[in-house]
Amino acid sequence: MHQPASTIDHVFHALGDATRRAIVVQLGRGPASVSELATPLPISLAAVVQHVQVLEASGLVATRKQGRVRTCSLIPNTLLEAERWLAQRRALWEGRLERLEALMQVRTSIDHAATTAPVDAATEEEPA
Amino acid sequence: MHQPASTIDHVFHALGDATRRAIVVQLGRGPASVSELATPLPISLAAVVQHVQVLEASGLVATRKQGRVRTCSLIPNTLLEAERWLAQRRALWEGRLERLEALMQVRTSIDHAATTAPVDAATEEEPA
DNA sequence: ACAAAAGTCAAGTCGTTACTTAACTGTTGG
DNA sequence: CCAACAGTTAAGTAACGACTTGACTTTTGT
Repeated sequence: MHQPASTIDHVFHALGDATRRAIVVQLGRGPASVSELATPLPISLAAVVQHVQVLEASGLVATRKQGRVRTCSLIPNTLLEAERWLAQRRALWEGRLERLEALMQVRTSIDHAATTAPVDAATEEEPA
Repeated sequence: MHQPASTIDHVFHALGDATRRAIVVQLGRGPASVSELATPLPISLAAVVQHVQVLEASGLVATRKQGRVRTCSLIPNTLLEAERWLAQRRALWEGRLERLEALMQVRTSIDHAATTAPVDAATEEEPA
């Protein structure tokens, strides 16, 4: 699994780098030129340009060039997509938990009633 | 910026790999052993073990070993932390947008009233 | 017109990381 | 007891990714 695939792949790969996240943080405060982004960073301008390219390819930032200055800004919707990806995994897992806890409730309240009874909901092998 | 720093750094770095995300997806459906995680993947068991170690170090998954089988499960709270990081960037940005739009409203409704008036809110240099 | 500013592009270096194979440790069913 | 199972560890390889330097282009202020 060494090749990039979906958009979400690009997004998370882009966010996987600390410098790029620093750039995202900065852009959260508002649009900025490449040089402005570079100023607080301990790397060369050229390196920042490369990071911006990665961020742009991932759909996390948009850039527009006017004259000699390229202005970068966040695309919040892509942030949202990443959020949703995470939220979905979490929701699935927490859904499972809830079902398990519900099952525990039933088990402990009925308890001795039916030890061999088919309490088979939500353990393994979901239908789809 | 080549060294890992905060927890969030570990988390996003872990999520930056497609194979690891596939594992997270799988674990979203419920706990699984290392072998179970490995089955659908086109890589060796040893490689999967390494990925699991990265995920565990990042705080995204917890593992427990019973007998010879190590069972892995998601830690939803870490997912939530990552979600919040993204949500915060987005909120900041969208807050800016709202303020800008509000400003536009004012500008276009008042319009010619005071071209030289100090409408200086939310443009540059936030206090803290 | 010219120099500085703001990027861009192309190589090339170097550390990191994903992966493999192979040898090894514990565990479990028969 | 022993064979298969589940995983672990170590060492090595190959590719990737972050970064640098240097040469070049375009724009802008004076």
